[in-house]
Amino acid sequence: MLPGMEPGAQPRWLDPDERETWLALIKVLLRVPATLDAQLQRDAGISLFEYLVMAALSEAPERTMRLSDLAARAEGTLSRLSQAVARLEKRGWVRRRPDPNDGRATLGILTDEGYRQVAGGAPAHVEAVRQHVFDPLTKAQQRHLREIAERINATTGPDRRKADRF
Amino acid sequence: MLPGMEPGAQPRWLDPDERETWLALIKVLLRVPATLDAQLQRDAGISLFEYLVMAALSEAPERTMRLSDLAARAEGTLSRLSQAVARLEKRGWVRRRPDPNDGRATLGILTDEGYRQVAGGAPAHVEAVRQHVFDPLTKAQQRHLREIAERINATTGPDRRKADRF
DNA sequence: ACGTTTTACTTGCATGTTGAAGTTTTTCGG
DNA sequence: CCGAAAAACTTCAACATGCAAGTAAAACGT
Repeated sequence: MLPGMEPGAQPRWLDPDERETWLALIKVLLRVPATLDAQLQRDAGISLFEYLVMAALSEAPERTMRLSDLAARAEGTLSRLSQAVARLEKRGWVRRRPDPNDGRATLGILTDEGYRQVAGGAPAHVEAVRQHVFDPLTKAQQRHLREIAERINATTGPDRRKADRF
Repeated sequence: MLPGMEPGAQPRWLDPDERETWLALIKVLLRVPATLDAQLQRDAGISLFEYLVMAALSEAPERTMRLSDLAARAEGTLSRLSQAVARLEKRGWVRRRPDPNDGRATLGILTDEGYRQVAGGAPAHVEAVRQHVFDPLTKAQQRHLREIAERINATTGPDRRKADRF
């Protein structure tokens, strides 16, 4: 029972228009990340999540970031991040170092080899993003998309995440 | 290195506008499914994927579908679906039956109890969809969103799974 | 100053997912 | 028709993830 049918109930069902929108959106929501994941896995041997982590580091001052900031940036739990960093560390692309300013914190640092890895993989990734997201849209649609996404992000803010959250 | 910097390369980098759009979009792509997943897990004890499977069945004639069609509808691999159906079968919400018309195929059938489960969970799910997607948008934006999503789906079509390198 | 909370991770376990076989049934080319 | 290829699953082993605990260091309240 996808939202949008079944009368006789009090909840605000989706009307036919909203329903169509929702069906189209959920496809995007599930397909685009899967597509990018597949592309990265194939061309660079890493997951989208791992790419986001390294990409964030590559843009940070000193290519360094606190793990909790990294987790937020990559939209994942700290637990997930911790294990992702462990994997990247084994591959020699990231290393850990205790934060001198806060004994609780750990810093993740992108190594030179890690930087090369991201830099090497980025072009193909960008191309995939273009191909699957930007190219099919008009300039006006790209503008709309940005506004829509920002609006949604404003409400879907950092609420969820049961554990790792306190 | 998120798309949008580093000159001196031949690939078409994202310009600052595109970059902002992409950053906003990827947040949506990662957060919205996670949010809905959490909501369903919490309120109904099932994953988004399982919900999509049961929802698809609930709308099908005889509440019955071939597993491969189900997999396509829920945007997952057959392997994933097979195991999801196994779980739902254990809970008594779905049962399997060989397709009389094709000895290779298996049909998935939503039981009465399964139907009650979906019907019971749907209102809260719809409410979550509204809250996180539709409510923050104007009517015009909802219209745009639909067009955008349809456009993207048209290209990101079923190429998925497996390389297309040569 | 000191006990309590909060923050920042790490780790172990149960579970879910992927990818590569393996099985059975259909379909297709000749 | 017949043998080869494809389609529709199922299963198994690696691997990734979420959740619940556990540890350690700062912050906080009195």
